[in-house]
Amino acid sequence: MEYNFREIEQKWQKKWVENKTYKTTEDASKKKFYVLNMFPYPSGAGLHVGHPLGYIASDIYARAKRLQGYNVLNPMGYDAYGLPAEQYAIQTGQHPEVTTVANINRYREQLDKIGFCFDWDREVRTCDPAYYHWTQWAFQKMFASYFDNKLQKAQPIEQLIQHFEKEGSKDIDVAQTEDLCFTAEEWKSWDEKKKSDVLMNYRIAFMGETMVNWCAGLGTVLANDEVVDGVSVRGGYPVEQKKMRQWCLRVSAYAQRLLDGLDTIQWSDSIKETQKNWIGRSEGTEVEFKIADSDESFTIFTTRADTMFGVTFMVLAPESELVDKVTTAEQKSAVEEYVKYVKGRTERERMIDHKVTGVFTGSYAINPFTGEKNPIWVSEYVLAGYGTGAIMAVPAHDSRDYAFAKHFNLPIIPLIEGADVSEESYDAKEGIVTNSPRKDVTPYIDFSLNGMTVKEAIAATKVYVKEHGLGRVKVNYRLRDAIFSRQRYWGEPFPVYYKNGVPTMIPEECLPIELPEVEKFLPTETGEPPLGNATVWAWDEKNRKIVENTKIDNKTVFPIELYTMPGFAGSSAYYLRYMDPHNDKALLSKEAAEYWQSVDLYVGGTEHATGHLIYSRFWNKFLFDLGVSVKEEPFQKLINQGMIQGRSNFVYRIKDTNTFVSFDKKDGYDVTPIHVDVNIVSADILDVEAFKQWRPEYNDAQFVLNDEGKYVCGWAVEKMSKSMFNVVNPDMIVEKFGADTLRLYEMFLGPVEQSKPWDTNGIDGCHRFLKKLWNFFVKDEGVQVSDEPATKEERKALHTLIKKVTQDIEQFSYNTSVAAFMVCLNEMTKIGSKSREVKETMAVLITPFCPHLAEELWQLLGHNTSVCDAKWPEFNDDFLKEDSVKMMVAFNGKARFPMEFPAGVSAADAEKAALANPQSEKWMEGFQVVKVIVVPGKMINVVLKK
RNA sequence: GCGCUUGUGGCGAAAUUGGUAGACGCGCUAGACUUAGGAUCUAGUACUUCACGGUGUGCAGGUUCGAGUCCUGUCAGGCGCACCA
Repeated sequence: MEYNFREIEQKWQKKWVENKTYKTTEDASKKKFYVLNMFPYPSGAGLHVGHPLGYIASDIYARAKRLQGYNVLNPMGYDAYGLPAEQYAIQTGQHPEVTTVANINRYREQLDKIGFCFDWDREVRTCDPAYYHWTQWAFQKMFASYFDNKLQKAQPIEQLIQHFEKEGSKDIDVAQTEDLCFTAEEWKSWDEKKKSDVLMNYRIAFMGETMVNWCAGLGTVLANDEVVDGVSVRGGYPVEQKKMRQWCLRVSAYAQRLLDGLDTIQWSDSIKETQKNWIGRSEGTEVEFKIADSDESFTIFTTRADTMFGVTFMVLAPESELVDKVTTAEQKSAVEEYVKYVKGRTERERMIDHKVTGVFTGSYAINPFTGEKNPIWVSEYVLAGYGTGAIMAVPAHDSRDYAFAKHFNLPIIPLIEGADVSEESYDAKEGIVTNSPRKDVTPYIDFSLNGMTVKEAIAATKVYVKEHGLGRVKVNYRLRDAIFSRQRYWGEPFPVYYKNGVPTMIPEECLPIELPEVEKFLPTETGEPPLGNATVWAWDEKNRKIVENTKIDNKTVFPIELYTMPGFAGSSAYYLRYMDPHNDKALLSKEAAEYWQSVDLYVGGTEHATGHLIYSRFWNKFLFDLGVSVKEEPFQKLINQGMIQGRSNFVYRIKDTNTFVSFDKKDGYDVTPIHVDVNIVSADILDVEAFKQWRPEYNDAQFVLNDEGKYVCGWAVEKMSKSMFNVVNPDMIVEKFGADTLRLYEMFLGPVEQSKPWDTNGIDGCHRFLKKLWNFFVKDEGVQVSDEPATKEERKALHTLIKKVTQDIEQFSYNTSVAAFMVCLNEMTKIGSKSREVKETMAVLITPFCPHLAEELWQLLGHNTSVCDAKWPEFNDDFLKEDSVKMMVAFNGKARFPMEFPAGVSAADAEKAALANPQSEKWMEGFQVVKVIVVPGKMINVVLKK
């Protein structure tokens, strides 16, 4: 019997569906294990061979855990909302839902061919109302919450309202957009609109007037992680800063918890570091500076409180509200002109060239330590969005201040012993402080930092600032609130209507609010978002339902929000929904949450490090505060699979001809390299006839072949993409070699976490291995098996394999597992093993990797249950013990020859025997033995001296 | 500039965590069986040397009886952050 993988794979895929082999239920008698892949966005291009890499790795893990007796949850779904479907809709008029569903079906078809153990009964789609019901619900909960800084926890907004009614904004320590001050009387005197505006300052989901990344090309705002180098990640359109009213999530409130949580989870250092950078915690001091000849003052933030005595000027961000207050009449026009200039510069321009620009405001600030008057400048190098938007400049110890001081000829005062600041600033936070204070400026101050290290000086200054009421210790974060609305159609609608300008939540019982139909997916003629095209999009408050826009009277029928939610809304809590996907009463039941807890193993790419993986951690922490999620961190262990790059092939056309020259003959010709479809190239040899058929313009192509009469192509590693013609489709590989070979080969390619180019050429080795494995089990007449127990030799090979594979699966080191299988099979074939013990064990061990083949073999061995329900073999160390032990005899660390000893030989005996060995004499000639080191089972090292 | 990470044959990569470097696969070489081979099997394959041997894990040092592995410095590639005070 031949290894007929097509038949075997089809047969078992069908059986798995019929028998619901992978259906998962909450089973309290078993320990749970939750494996999850980042769900895909179903793009129109379908899956390429790189996509399943992570799915295969996690599938292997999931299957192994199941064999080890765990109740494994391994679900799959689709991140179905997204820009490409909408862009496509705009171009073609095709409803995004239609294309999305078509893409999903194609994905499913491709996934099914690879033999995953997904429980498809639990599939979720973010665009399904039954799913986004709970996205809308979570948003409403965030709207109804504020963040208590003391408790570090979300609280119902009613509590805060009660506080306002009693004491106004006094004594609150909460996450807020700005520091508002009002009394209880003031609060009570305000109308609904004003109260609503004030509460927005505190809500976790709030509407705020903020600087947003406006992308005119896409007609929408974007989150920070959707913008790279001043252009949009999707489409690469320029992005500008614009002030707009938008829905936001107060992610920044959770900054400290997001940071602390990183210590409790098993993620790679690099991704933790990326998140730490993104959160950007910096501990510093806020110091208040009074403005000379004025009652006004302003606060600056600094991490270098030790440099208070070296301040020679102050700088405000051009966008700062202080600029107007501070500017004197004489400087007014100059400042205005400068602010105008800065506004005209795009984010991208500011990012690329760090020009030294700025203007003097005419005012001075008084250094609270020295009483010195320092000029206040305005410059674009100070950012409005970080700290207080104002800084104290210490040119001697900050390179940016230094550049500014040099440019505008401002004084530079060094504060660290031995620091030479004639050419550049001394930024390092080390050294001994001097000039603090300078006796010529402040002869009487009772405070000195001189002689301290920088670190001591920072600490001392903090104490001084606090005691003298000059400021306070402050922690700043770079992490900004997430802008949560998009001016797009294809996204979750907000369950919000506007009651006389006040954003009001549609009652929870009326959710979900379904995405309305529109004629056109573009913004309306009046510039409103696409939902403005919907004709049935108004909220009837009395009848609690959506009605036609024409009925809007702003008494009982009100307009509904036209914005939709961004892509990350639906992906931020989907892992919870898998635990209880059909629940229509809640996001998930208490029981499901208690049973499944959180994702034990999460597999996905690093590209989500600052997007999805921050948002979902935030979202989960919020739900944890509500008591919905039972674990503070959603993903306990994270594995980042590498990217599979494409290996492109090139043909070389001689310029101005239709003649193509082989790679090894191309020197001497003036050629243009042209990408050629890798699917008509095999081992870099072009299929010339297929090439002629590939495109009409190549029908009559001529070729300069090499000496062997072949056309050799050039190659390069590039991103796998359609335009490079280097996309390798998994379906084709499955068709040619089978899913089990594909699975095995993807793992064999190298460590899961490493990026590597796809190379179909190596796949033969894995395919051969499976054929050999098949032949080992099945000879012409049928399965060869004897019920005699395995021999000592067989057990040794077998248990070496069990040990290796069991370890490797925990460590995601699948490439070495495959190698171990190959070695073991060779051994067994050599022995000619027929033992049932050997064959059954090997069938179970290969199950996670090649489930179809394993099922078939299991059946051939006479079982009528699925191999998925078999038991993972127990490793027994006794079988690995040897009668004799081999040790290398080394001289001065250099190994020379092996020696065999009886097992358990003593170090002294081994040493004696080694020295007495005739072979040793040659190496010891002319030397003296200094000492002998015996490493049991490994090495006997003889240290020699002349 | 700061942070993380990776450097091992012609290629993808291993190395029990400090103990025979290059497992396993691809490729290549030779042979066998074949009408044929892009099928299968067998043997070989880091470099160098006729050989004994010598040299080899980006580079330069160090610790150690012994270093791919640990330490210091340095170079190169990849990723992240970046006028963050």
